[in-house]
Amino acid sequence: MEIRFERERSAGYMTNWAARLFARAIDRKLRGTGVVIGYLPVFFALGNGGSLPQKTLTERAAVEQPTMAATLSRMERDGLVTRTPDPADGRSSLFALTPKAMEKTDLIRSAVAEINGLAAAALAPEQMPLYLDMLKRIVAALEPEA
Amino acid sequence: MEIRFERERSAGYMTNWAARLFARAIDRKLRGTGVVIGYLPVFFALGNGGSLPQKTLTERAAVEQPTMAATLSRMERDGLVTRTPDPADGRSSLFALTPKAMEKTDLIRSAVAEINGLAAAALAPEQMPLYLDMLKRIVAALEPEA
DNA sequence: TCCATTTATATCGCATGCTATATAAAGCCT
DNA sequence: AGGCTTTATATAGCATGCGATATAAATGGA
Repeated sequence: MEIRFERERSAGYMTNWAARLFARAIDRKLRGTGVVIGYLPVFFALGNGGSLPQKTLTERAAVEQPTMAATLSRMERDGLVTRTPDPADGRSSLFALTPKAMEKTDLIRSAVAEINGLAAAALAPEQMPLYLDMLKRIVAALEPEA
Repeated sequence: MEIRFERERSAGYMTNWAARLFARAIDRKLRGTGVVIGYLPVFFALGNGGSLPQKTLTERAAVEQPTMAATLSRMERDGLVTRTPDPADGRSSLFALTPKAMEKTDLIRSAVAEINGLAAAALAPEQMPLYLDMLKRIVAALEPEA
């Protein structure tokens, strides 16, 4: 039960550790821009200028519904998204990035590229696709439906 | 900026996704036992029956100091650890698992083994060491000191 | 010895994520 | 049409994690 033994051999522990470091690195990179890591999936989903219901954003981000609801509330508070009633469905709201948010997309893109680049450089050349494939398999195996 | 494009190619995104699924799977497995995922590093560090200062637990868990302080407070509240003043250093507290906590170590061990096993089964045979090695490299590359 | 610095914890404020549950609109079936 | 079920969102409550800052004890040097 020694941690020195355990942690470097536990896929769950190491994955969590790496994930926190990714998040911290991105957050540091974006500090002062008004963008935080939880906003990124929304930026990626709406960055083409389109408009999507909360439901779709939830699926794209692969988070639970209340998580996305809270994220969108913060983004709305920060003036980054607008919420419009869906004319075709009274239950649903459509979200779009504001011009203020659109101005930040380049910044985000380069921050993400830089940090992912750091990770890629830590692997052997050409190993990143393998890493991503392994993650995809693990995600599929651990998804609640599975 | 399409997410369908982006997310499966972003190491940060996929790592975060897998990490959340690991955490959820463990939490489900341990539901009703009074043990939650944040407690695991403490269980692993103290599961041999020893006693360690908060500082050491923080390092073993690889979290920031306030995070470990909060985790230990919750564990203390739940009757899982005891806090003893360090006789050798008035600033420091020593933590140990309670008997109640010691009874849960087998449960935890098997939950962790099962979920890590699910992940291992999703990879090609013998690929888990490679996965762990990649994570180790990424962690080293993204650690703030680096 | 005394003071400045370092170190170990504590605390505040906040973001991110989850589960459980409530509410309101839409759909469907009789 | 009316009522039951499903679906989209909201809200409450909590855990986990971070950065910034405060406090108290230990340490090291003049």
